[in-house]
Amino acid sequence: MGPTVNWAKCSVTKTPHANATPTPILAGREPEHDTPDDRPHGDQATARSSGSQRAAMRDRVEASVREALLTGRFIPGNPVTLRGLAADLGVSPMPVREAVRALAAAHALDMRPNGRIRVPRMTAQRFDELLHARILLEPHIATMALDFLDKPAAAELTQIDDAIDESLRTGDVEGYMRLNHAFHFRIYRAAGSEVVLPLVENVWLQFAPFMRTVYGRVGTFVVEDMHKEAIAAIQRNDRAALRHAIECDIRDGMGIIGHSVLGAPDGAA
Amino acid sequence: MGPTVNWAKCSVTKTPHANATPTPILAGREPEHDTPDDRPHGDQATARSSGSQRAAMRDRVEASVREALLTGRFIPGNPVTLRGLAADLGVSPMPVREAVRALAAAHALDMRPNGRIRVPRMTAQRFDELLHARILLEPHIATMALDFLDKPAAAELTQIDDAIDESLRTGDVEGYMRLNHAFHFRIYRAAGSEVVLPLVENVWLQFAPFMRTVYGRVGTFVVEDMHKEAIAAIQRNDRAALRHAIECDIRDGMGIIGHSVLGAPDGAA
DNA sequence: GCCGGGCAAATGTGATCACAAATGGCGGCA
DNA sequence: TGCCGCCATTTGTGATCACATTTGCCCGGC
Repeated sequence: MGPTVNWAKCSVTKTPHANATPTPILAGREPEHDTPDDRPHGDQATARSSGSQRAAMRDRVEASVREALLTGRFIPGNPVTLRGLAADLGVSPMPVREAVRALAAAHALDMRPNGRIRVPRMTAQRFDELLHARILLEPHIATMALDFLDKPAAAELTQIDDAIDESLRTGDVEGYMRLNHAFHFRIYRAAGSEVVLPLVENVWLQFAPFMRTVYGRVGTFVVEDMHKEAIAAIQRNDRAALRHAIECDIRDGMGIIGHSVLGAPDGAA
Repeated sequence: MGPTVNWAKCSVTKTPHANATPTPILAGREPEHDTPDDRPHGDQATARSSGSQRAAMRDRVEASVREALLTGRFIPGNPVTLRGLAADLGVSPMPVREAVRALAAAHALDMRPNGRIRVPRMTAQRFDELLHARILLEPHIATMALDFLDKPAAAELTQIDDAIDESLRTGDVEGYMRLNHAFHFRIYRAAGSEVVLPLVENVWLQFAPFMRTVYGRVGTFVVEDMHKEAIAAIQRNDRAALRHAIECDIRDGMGIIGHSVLGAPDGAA
């Protein structure tokens, strides 16, 4: 697929290079469109390409940034600029401003007192809290979802988990992050929750960039998840087992790795 | 104090009337400023009155809307318009747009598919979920906070609770809502949490408008809180008692009233 | 009297401009 | 050679404009 944006260092300079990052941010878009002058004043018709409904562009921008955060394409501590993001996405800074504002409200981005925006850094205390919040929320919503998870759902989860194993074998960190998110939220979404699910999403948006840096440092081969136990619990319709599997998955996946890194003298990363 | 804005029905029409709502939204502001033409093009210096730092106006707007939501000055189902809010607050629609966007990201406001914005309606399912989320999060953060709550804090809480009793006696619903929020968050804020506290804030932003309508319908004299038990638990440094008091306060305060109203045939309000 | 079409007003959205603050680099001075 | 102050650039923010869509209302026809 075509060249695209390196989100890890993106938006700090308007680098015109097309580097090795393989994943397009905005589906079906031509990223290296170096003629922004073809949008003279009010020509948002070019941007509203797929003829969808209202507010498509802003939501596309927000979805792109959310996915970039969840897959770890934003590095904690890196600056994020409205104009840079807008240039990368081929839109004016306006929809980016709103999307960033929405993410910042969820503490997924950090609007610093000097006005600049950056990907939040992780601290030991914040990591502890995120861990506790996950343990509080996710076993709860998983048990809520159990009633709606049937055999086809379990098959879907098995399929995702196989892909996770594959991405772990090949060392595809970004793919692992996306698939791990897909696995958990395939379960959680089944709960049909309008309240708890967004809370869980917020927590994920906050810890995902940090987890990516952890995986980049220690590698993905250390990942030991409880996905197969969770699938088995779903197949047996075993509430306690599912709750236990989710909680252990969170503890094993985040707890040891996170603390080992945050305990290092280089501290917040 | 001066005339101000009726947030309950605000922004649906640019009503120039100064009605009976007693609370100013933006402290130290002249609400009925009918000459917006004194801000010709880029004169944001007049708005940046108190000479504070960057992004003051947008944060003031968001804080105003948040407080209005928490005290129930927004009625569920009512429309909210950018231009209306902007006119009420004396600013251009731009900072309102961002503030509303941030609140909408937290599901505190509802951006409907047709583009319009309104205060979210309550449903039985959503109420159940909000109740569960509160019971999940608030006892947790309260016990986290217990270590930081000393005798002066307990005295502060007693003072707030006395004011709550007073507002219940006089039937001041808005004052009760504000004081009840102050009571709970005086406890929760002590936990020093950067993650769970915003989650709790989000949940409160979602259920507060509905609770206001409940109180407006059934009156505040039915309120039976567990504040005194919570204060006693803090004074005895009794974790289990504090956790139990908070959970019962949530259940008693929301559960019965909410379900009785939502169970009524008029349904979602 | 009721319903439907059509027009005016309202509303959110994206783009662009102007501006203040902050950043970063460059040169001069000790 | 090292440090400090100044200036160009960057960056977020608010305002305003243009526009698509939707809403609401009025009027004419049945």
